[in-house]
Amino acid sequence: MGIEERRERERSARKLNIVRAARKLFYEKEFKDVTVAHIAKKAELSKGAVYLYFKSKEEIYGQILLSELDKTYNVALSSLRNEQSAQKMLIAFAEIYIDTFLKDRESFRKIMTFMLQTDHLNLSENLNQSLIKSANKTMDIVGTILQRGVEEREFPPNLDIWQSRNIIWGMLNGIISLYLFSGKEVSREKVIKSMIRAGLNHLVEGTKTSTKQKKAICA
Amino acid sequence: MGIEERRERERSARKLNIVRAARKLFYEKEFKDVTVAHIAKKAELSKGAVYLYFKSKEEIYGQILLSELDKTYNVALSSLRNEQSAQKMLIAFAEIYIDTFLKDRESFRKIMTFMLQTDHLNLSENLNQSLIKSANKTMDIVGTILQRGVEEREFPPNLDIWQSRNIIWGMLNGIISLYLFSGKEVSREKVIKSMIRAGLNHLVEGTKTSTKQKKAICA
DNA sequence: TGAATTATGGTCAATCATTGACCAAAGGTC
DNA sequence: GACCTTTGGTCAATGATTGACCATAATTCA
Repeated sequence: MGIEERRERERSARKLNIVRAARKLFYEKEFKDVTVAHIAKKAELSKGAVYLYFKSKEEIYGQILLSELDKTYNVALSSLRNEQSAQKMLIAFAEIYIDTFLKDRESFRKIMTFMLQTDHLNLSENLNQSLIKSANKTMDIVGTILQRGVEEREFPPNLDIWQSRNIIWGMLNGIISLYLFSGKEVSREKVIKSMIRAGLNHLVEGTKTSTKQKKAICA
Repeated sequence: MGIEERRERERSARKLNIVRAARKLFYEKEFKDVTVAHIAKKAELSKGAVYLYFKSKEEIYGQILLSELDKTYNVALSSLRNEQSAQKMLIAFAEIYIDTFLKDRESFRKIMTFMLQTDHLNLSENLNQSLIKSANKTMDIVGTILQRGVEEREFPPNLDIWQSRNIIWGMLNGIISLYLFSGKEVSREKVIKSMIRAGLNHLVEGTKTSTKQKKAICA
């Protein structure tokens, strides 16, 4: 049924158009300073039409965050494609992840702000769950790399993958938070990447030394 | 008013979509074998929607012819841009005109068929007039070139421009009709162009010789 | 500090746009 | 010539959208 398909395409296009318009405004101003009337105007629709596609202002915002998170995940996935050591993969992942936010600092700000106040946004349970799930997907890439390291006997078999993943994740986002919005722009990339590279190397060496020390004690 | 502008753009886009769908079908089949239901289906609209934008099936067809004629005119206009002799301009015009239809033979067929039965199509007076006018515009390029030839003293000052224009126009279309749909495709372009070039040269020389003979008789 | 005013998220009756069943007429078949 | 099929064109019903309106929150002012 071409007519029904065309209508569906039009609905999708209209929804995407609203999201694009809203995204621009949310990136220019704070959430509370953006009005639904303004979003509607930019999308060349009425307010009623915006509410046809979205339950609330928060739903629009959440949808934007969701697509940011999904995009970040899809980009970071490429770090799994090269056959190389787990340590090198971790560094490759981190660099791709950092690049994503160097290109779009506002995206990082929004995502991190959301993480800090998931209970404040008044999103539907469904959307909230999707956001958490999407964020976790990217985090899980780190876990996948660590698991490979253990399987290739590069990391100790008793490595606590869940804990290590979270430590790496925290360090990554913590360092990016420290330097993404401050310091000299010309050296920002270098500072962040070298610091994270050093931190990852230290962490990896630490897991190996821990195993050697345990073996030494047993001898 | 963004909303009204968006609605206008959507109406234009929908109309263009109908014309595109119809054009494909009219180029595959005869006018009478194409149904409005089929056009609607190809455009992914209902029949009622098609009649929202067009008064009748003939109106759609006429609109398509109009855009073909306008396109032909715009392409042919470029022959007026080069500063050269009127004779060379005529040949340049002819070659551009021929190329248009070598690329799209069906366009030529449709336009010529229309010329042969303007009274059969049952178009609105308005659309009919637009079609005639558009066809005449292209023809008038020939007249413009001839006028320049007279002004540059390349052609005799007493040249009947209207008559000469029609002679050239008739010869052009007559020769194209003869060879566009028959003969070997590989030599088609060469045959048509060389024949028209020869015909134009003969006609031009004929206008010059006519003036010389008149002068000789007066002496 | 409370009243008045303004701004805005969200709603819904009115309006606009589209659909496809229906009809009349033309063409085809037996 | 009666009957059937096809199709151009129509329009009541339905889907999509609009923007005035309302309730509530935030802001301003005396």
